[in-house]
Amino acid sequence: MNVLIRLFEQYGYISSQCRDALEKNVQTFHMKKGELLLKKGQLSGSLYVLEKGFVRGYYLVSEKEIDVWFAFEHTIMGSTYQMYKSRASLEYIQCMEDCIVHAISNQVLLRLYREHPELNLISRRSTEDYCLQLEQRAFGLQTMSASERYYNLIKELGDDFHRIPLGNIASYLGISQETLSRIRRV
Amino acid sequence: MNVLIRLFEQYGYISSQCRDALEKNVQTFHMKKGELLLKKGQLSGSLYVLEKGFVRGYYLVSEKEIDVWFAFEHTIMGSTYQMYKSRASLEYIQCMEDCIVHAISNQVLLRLYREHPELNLISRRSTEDYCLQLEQRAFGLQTMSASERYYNLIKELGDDFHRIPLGNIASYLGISQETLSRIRRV
DNA sequence: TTTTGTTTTTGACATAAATCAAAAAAGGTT
DNA sequence: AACCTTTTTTGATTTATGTCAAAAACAAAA
Repeated sequence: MNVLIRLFEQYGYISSQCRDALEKNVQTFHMKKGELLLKKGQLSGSLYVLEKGFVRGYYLVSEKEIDVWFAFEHTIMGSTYQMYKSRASLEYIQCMEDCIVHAISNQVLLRLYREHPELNLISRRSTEDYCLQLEQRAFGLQTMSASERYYNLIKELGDDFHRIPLGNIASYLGISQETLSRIRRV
Repeated sequence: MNVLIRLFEQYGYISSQCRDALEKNVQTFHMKKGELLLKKGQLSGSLYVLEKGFVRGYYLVSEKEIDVWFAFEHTIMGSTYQMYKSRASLEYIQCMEDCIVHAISNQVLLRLYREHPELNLISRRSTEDYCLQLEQRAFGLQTMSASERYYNLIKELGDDFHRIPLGNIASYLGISQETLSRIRRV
């Protein structure tokens, strides 16, 4: 069965009609490392589920890339602003390894919310989880030193941590690459 | 009509049965400045809507209070972890002015989600909005200097900004009160 | 008005982290 | 192996911010 549906089901019951509708509308992509899943300014986007590989979400601010999240296999992800507001995306999503991605276009998803109200419950819960993650991230940035944030991220990500290039970790932690290198030296 | 229901309706249609159910279960509290709406460790909580006054959410970490959000009148708020996970609250919520608060207990709300599925849509959207706010907050903490964050907050809150004591602003921005004072001197 | 307690500011100094420039190390490619 | 590119580290220096102690300003209460 599709990874996307399996992940959705962790959040709540899905009727067989709803599952059919989802299955019919899921598209699967094979992407190469480095390719972009979504660009800033793009109007149409999707909700994605990663089956293989890992991706990052980042902003481009005056020539500089700012990494704001990473997602590994078996994760639901997307460009929140684009999805929630049906507006041009503010962020880029890039494959950091060769990836297999399942996607449901936003337009379709909005229709499915209407046709299958149970999806609202699933989406509510998954959004709630994301909120809790974001609160933790903000709290870390608000209260922890650079090295505390570094060790905290290691603990949070476990083995996946080592798949992320150091430059991207520094960006995500909001510190310079040099500082990160010095933290690691100890 | 109840402020809570009016705010909910901004996010989606509410049937009259659902409205009745909400109205029957809303409790209204009058609280004095300084009183706690919710304490860390408290198992039962509510989703709150502020009609008057303003409150803060904060954590207590090794004797120190860390402010993580402020809410002003006509805002939906609560202790996310407590609400989303039905667990003991991790945070405190305190009235910073005399307040009028409308509340729906969490237990009841979970029942209402089942009995009135349309509430899931409303809650999904309101949670989505909160996510976008959180992302902005995290981004600010990740990329901006202390003074940039300060001026950013002023812009974000407008007049309400001046209702917040400086100590709480410093805490929320993740800087020392002395640094805040020096930023303001200029 | 005086007293008391709290909030805010100031000054001196210590520490954390950024920046700039360059070297070293690691990975691919021919 | 030799070459090129990218990533990571190192050293020197600057800048931003924290800490500690005290003074000043403000607000509430007697």
